Amino acid sequence: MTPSKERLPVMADVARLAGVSHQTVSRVLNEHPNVRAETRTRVMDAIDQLGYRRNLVARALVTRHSRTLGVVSFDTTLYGPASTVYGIEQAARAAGYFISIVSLKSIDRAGVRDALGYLAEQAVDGIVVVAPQRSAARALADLPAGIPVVAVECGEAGEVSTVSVDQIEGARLVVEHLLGLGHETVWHVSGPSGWLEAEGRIHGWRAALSDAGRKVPELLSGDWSPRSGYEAGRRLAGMEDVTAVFVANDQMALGVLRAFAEEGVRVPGRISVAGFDDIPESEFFSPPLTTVRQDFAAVGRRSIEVLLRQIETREQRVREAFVVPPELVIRASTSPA
Amino acid sequence: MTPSKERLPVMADVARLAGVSHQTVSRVLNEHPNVRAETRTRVMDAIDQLGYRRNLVARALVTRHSRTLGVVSFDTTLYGPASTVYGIEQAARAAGYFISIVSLKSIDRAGVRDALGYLAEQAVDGIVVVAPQRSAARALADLPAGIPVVAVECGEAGEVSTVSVDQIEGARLVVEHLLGLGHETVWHVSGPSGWLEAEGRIHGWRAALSDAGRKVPELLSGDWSPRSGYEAGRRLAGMEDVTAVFVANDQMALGVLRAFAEEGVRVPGRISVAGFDDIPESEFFSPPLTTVRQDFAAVGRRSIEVLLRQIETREQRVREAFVVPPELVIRASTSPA
DNA sequence: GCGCGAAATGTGAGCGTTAACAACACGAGC
DNA sequence: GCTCGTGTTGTTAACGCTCACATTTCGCGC
Repeated sequence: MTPSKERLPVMADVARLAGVSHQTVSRVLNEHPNVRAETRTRVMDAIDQLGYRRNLVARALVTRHSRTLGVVSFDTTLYGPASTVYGIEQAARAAGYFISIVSLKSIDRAGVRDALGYLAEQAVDGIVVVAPQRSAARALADLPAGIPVVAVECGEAGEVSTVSVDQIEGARLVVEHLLGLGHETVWHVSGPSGWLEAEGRIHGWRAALSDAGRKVPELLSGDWSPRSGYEAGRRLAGMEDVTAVFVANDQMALGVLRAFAEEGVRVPGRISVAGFDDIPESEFFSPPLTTVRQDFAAVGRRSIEVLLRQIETREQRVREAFVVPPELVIRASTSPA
Repeated sequence: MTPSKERLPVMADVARLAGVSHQTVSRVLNEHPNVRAETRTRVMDAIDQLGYRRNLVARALVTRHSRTLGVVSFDTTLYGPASTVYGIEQAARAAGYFISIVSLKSIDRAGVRDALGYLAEQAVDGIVVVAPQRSAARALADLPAGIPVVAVECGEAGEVSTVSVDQIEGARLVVEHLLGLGHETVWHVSGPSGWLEAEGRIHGWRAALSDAGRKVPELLSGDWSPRSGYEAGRRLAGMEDVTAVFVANDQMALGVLRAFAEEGVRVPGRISVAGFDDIPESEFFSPPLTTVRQDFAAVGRRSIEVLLRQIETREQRVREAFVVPPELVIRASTSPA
């Protein structure tokens, strides 16, 4: 269409072709009401003819809004972060915002600070930090000035608004389900220390057991990976009195199931197993896994909602704390004691 | 540090405080060699003192480079796309570029065109399209002018450079492995039609069987989901002469395994099963899954490499086609006939 | 026909940065 | 002393857009 050698057409080119001023072109593009219908179509025709696209960079410079939000995340290969980021992206785009992503390999204070710094230079209108680690939460201490921030899955993150799934409640649901089935107590394979989600689930597990007056067994812990679940499973298989295990995520639960299968431990016959996350695979594990579903789309929507409110009202650093409720999904891996 | 009420400091503020011109500040920031050491430190001090951050929007306007790359992707919740995007993001950041993501719910021509349009307005320096569907590949016909594009997993995508994993070769590896174990032929549960990866794998499967002079059994097909694999598995379990199945991805393979378990079909005793993708879970399926590993990080690196070369040489629309080799991972789900 | 308010359009400035060029200081070489 | 080149710094003009305001056009009542 346009000869690709020359520079791209700008508003002035459109204006010239349509026989109007650049300002009128701007008005057409921004759907300003006071433009004659005939003028509008003339401008639109010129735009089509030239293949003109407006330059949002120039616009951002003058309006001081880039309509871009920054997202800082950690390993978006994992199901949880990936789903959360996806939810955020969908919600942002629905609201007319772009997403600029920085995903960190490891979450240390310096990494988060740098990421926030980059995004600040990019002049994003706001930032969502998805960083479920304690170290990241701490890194939110030194925020770039003047940019609204919302933290997702960040627990008690200092001075910023937060949105998160109620981990404690999720864990409690699982434990109560298992106790309700008549199990004496429930063992737990937790996530790695330093992760707020891991800690929340441990906390909920402990609380639910204590509330029911049951003894709290020794804690096993993994690193979210199936392998670490497998290792925990080997240990649990060797123990006499284990009848129910709550595993902190579905991937580790898979490892536990694998270990039990190898050791000839029937699930749920001898040991009931429950997970957390409800990844798409869980329903087809052997046996299908009882687990806790987190509504990542809702988390994404809420974060954007909170962030946009902060941006639009220009009230920075309002501390809101949204909690999204989890949901227990009961399948075949849990049964009466 | 900075009073958050007033507007953020700009270069001129730094210049005034340091007693130099704004241009000198710019030179310091851009590491221009001809600046006296003492001047440099004075400027740096002023920058620290004011908490100044440069505004990349203004810079992009004048340099006409935003150092931002656009990524168009489809459902980044799936392991494949998520890993690819992650690889792209890492590679881009290592090269000093930002990533602006648009992830589409469904890939139709209009969706892709709009996404490309948005990114063009954003003035990204280049675009990576991760869109393994035929419809998306076709949508690449109407590209915005003047922006280098590279297509990932897009098969024969018209006029743009492509980077992809060799699906045909991957399928061939699996089939040859199974034939090598003495199986008479290999059944296939494919991905949904319209997906280039699905088609590549079907093609490789057919070719490998034909080359070996074996009969090509009826094709079963699914939609990548564990459930569709489960349904295919039910059908396969009822057939007499099936001894080996190549499933087009690991998630569906999980469904197949589940169906076989329910039907009492021993794996690999009666039927050998192989997948594709090597998701982190596969190693812990029951039994651990033989599958094909795709090096997504390499795909990401290569795409960025190709794209940056196009950007830097300003040669648009050079057709390079990079193919990343897949790797067979043999586990316990396949055994001699 | 005239005046007036509202609608439609145009004009100029400025957003914060870099590029291009001008200007200046300084020491070497004649 | 003067020229010249080199290194360092300053000045001015873009980049492509929107904002605030100025100006023109139009419809309508008297």
